[in-house]
Amino acid sequence: MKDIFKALNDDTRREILELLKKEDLTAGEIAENFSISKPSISHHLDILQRADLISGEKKGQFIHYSINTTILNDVFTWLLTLKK
Amino acid sequence: MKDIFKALNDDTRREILELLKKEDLTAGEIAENFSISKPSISHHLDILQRADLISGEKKGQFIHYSINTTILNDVFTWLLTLKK
DNA sequence: AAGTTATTTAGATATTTGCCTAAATAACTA
DNA sequence: TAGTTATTTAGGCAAATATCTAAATAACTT
Repeated sequence: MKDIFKALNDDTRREILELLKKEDLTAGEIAENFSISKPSISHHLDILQRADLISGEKKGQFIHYSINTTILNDVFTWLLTLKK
Repeated sequence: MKDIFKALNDDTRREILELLKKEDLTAGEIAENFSISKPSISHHLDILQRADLISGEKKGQFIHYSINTTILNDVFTWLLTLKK
């Protein structure tokens, strides 16, 4: 839960999730959408992956990333407990 | 949205929300539940309040805090868009 | 008015975070 | 095998964050 909230607490990472919602993308394609360096994007992808919000699969020299919405259920559940 | 995720990205603040879910509490009562200083708790309460996740009402020398779950709908909505 | 209690504000410090450039790794291509 | 492309890892720096103690504010009590 800690990792998920950490991952979600960043504009760039939330945007990455929105991009991956539409379609799977490679690390490079994701980076093209931002004005920050590729290593920085790589770092954000790592944080999202640690939180299990995305997963990457290596295909040749590319890594294809896709969103994993299942883990969001944990967030929903936690938030719902607050709503009593 | 930014402020909400920031507010939720901290163990202490999430615990404060869980405490306030059960009942309204004063700043001092909230602080009793943690081993960190009162000024630190006061700071966390400020962040939660800025995110509109809680609200405080002064009653004499006490400030009674209560949770505001309405704002959580924004989070739900955002998370749902990710689920397609 | 003086003292006590509840809470916040201010200022300092250590840790974490996000970004960068440079270097490393891995896979493709000629 | 040498060169190119895709991506990550490493190292460093500045800004943000969480914490603390001390001081300030506000309300109650005697």
